[in-house]
Amino acid sequence: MKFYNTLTRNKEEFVPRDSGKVGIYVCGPTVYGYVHIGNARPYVFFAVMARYLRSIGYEVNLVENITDVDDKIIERAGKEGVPAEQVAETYAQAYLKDTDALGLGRPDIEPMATRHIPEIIDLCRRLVEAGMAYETGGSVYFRVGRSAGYGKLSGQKTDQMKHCELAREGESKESPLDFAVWKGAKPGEPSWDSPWGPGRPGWHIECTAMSLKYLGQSFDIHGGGQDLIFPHHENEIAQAEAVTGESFARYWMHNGMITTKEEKMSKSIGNIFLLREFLKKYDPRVLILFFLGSHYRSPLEFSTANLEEAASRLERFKNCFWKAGSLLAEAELSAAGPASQGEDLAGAIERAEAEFQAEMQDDLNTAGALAALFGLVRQINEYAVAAANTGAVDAGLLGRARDLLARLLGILGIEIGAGDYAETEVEAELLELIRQREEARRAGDFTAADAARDRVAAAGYEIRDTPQGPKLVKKT
RNA sequence: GGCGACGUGGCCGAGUGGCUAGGCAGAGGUCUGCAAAACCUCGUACAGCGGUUCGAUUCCGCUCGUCGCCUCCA
Repeated sequence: MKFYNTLTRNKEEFVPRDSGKVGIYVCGPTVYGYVHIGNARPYVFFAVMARYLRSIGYEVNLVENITDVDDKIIERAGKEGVPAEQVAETYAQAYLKDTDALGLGRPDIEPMATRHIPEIIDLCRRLVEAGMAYETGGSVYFRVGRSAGYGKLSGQKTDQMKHCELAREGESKESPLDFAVWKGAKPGEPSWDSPWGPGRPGWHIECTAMSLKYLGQSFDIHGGGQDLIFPHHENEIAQAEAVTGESFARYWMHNGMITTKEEKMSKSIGNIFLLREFLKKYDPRVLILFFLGSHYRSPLEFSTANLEEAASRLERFKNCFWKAGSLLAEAELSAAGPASQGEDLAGAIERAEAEFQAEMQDDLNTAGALAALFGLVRQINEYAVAAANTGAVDAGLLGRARDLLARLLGILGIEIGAGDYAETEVEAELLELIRQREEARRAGDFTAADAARDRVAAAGYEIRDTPQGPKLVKKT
């Protein structure tokens, strides 16, 4: 299995530190606002990655932090006139609620910065003791100049950086490149006692402290959005390697940005689209399919057209399950299916599994994996046509095909179930309408038949006439 | 100024030194009272210019264009 490693800028064979186990740390959101689509991408991608790794037998420990103390949170609190802690609490809860709705489960550990202050202070202290950081004015700064290999992740050279020329006000750093690991508290800000007086963690230190705590040194995979490569991840590496002397994370994986009108979606630009708003209009699986339809490292344009396409893809999967399900429900188990189509379907089952695996093993190429699944969908549909024509179904074979599709889609986080077509337990009123429509059709009164169909449609169901009679499908 | 990514048919989007991506939309057909779903058929795409090669969309160089990072950002 190969992953693209930002550190080496190459696809590399993945070898876990501990055989059979994978430790992943992902930088989650800073909770000063509702989760937007851009935030959702790494959440979804790494959740799918963990699912896939588990499906092939790895024991996965997925750690995804929530940053609950930060300049932006304090800023927001000031604007709203509420304590910073309350802002963090409110949006952390909202983050959990909104992402829960995607149905991908939770990461194994979701550590919060404010619950790890002792670890953070300890890390700062070790940096100071090692001469890699220094206190000034109640804050502690990392000495970038002493960090060997600084810039190895981002390719940045310190002497070429723009902000070399920028001096921030109110800081007394030795070098403009130095960054805070501990920020001295200003009045009204959340703070904790430390050897350097009251203060709070710098932006990068929490991730170093928490990843080392939960995953140990030289853990497997560190991920996040591409916009975190510099300075966040670069600084995490500098801090960790300054105290451990060992490599921090061995594989760095970064997802591409979500754009709108070809511009990055970000809170500072203000062109964000909230996950909760999305979920009011779309099935959560539409978002997953939207993300998975392109490679995780590519930028992805958030547009109505692209979402509609993802929605159509979901419909195609659902229709396939519906067709296979109806056929299986009526099939006589002993019946033999159409021979030549059966061979095709048997072949398609093997091919889909093999292609799916090959694509996922190649840097988690979910777009290719989906293509493999659509290949199986087509074969199932073809088989359904042949079965309808001949009246014979090999239920075992068709069942295997459907179950494989369900299993592989499930790995990708797409579950399709009875709730999607609800053929049973339909309200009596609807059944009566269908009966009336059938009666009207037999009588040749198509105006009345269509009127009945319209009423069924108004109730949220679509009628599909099949050789076995009319069927109901839930509309989305 | 520095670092990096990318430019594929109407659209989205994989991928490859010579062999079908896939999806969406569209056209025609099958089925249907009409639909819906599904199936069948249909599109000689790889920014431009050079180079390497028997052969390049795929490798190399240049040009043009787009985007991201270098400041908070997933």
